[in-house]
Amino acid sequence: MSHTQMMKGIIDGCLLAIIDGKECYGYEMAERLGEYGFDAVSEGTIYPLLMRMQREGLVTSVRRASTAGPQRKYYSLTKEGKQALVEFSLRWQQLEKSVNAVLKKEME
Amino acid sequence: MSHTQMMKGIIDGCLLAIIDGKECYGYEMAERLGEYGFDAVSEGTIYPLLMRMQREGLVTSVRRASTAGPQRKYYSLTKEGKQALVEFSLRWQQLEKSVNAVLKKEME
DNA sequence: TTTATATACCTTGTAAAACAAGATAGTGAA
DNA sequence: TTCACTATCTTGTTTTACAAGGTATATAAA
Repeated sequence: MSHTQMMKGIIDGCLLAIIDGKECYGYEMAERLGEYGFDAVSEGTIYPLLMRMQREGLVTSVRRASTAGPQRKYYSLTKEGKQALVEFSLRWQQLEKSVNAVLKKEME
Repeated sequence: MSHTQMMKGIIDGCLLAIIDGKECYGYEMAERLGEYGFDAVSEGTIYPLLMRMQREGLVTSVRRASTAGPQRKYYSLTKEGKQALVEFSLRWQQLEKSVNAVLKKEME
């Protein structure tokens, strides 16, 4: 029952949500997740995930120069990505409901 | 982004909660999870999980006869199991808060 | 110049978990 | 005897998060 197991299938949906708000690059997404209260999410998690989602057609990317370091790879949602975000949100709400029902009913 | 990935690290905590309420056997736990709104959880998931938790000292088990089939293996929480349940509950609340923050902030 | 720091991306290998699919067995009813 | 329900367990597969490392750019201090 480690912390990282509970993140599986969650991080990708959260990244979609972050990208949906405004185009974003990987390094920044890691920081944003931290601000939202997640434990530091490794770049070894984020980059492969973004590449997978691009392969699946959920996001597109553009490289742009930065004033403070190497080029950034900005991601945006495709129509399929937006749809995937909606589905993630629904699945999350369902999970939330079920887990809270178990915890509430069974813990006293 | 499959459904099953999102269950990782969640099911074990829910089983602890179910066992905490009242001693219970694997086959019944699968049904109970269904009642709480989870998609059918495979027995190939539950039994190895219970064995692992017993190996880790979170639960103990007793075999008892059933009037309607083969013997049942009833599980109860140990002190460590109760502690693990509390920790799971806290981790879940933290995750819930973070994910909802991302979805709320980023989805319009 | 050299060094350090922050930025930014990517790769490899590992561990953990859920599940499909099947095996095994007891019970009771048609 | 055949079927359905109950009940446990095993094997092999797939997916995922991460640790640990590598590469490279920009800025500023030493």
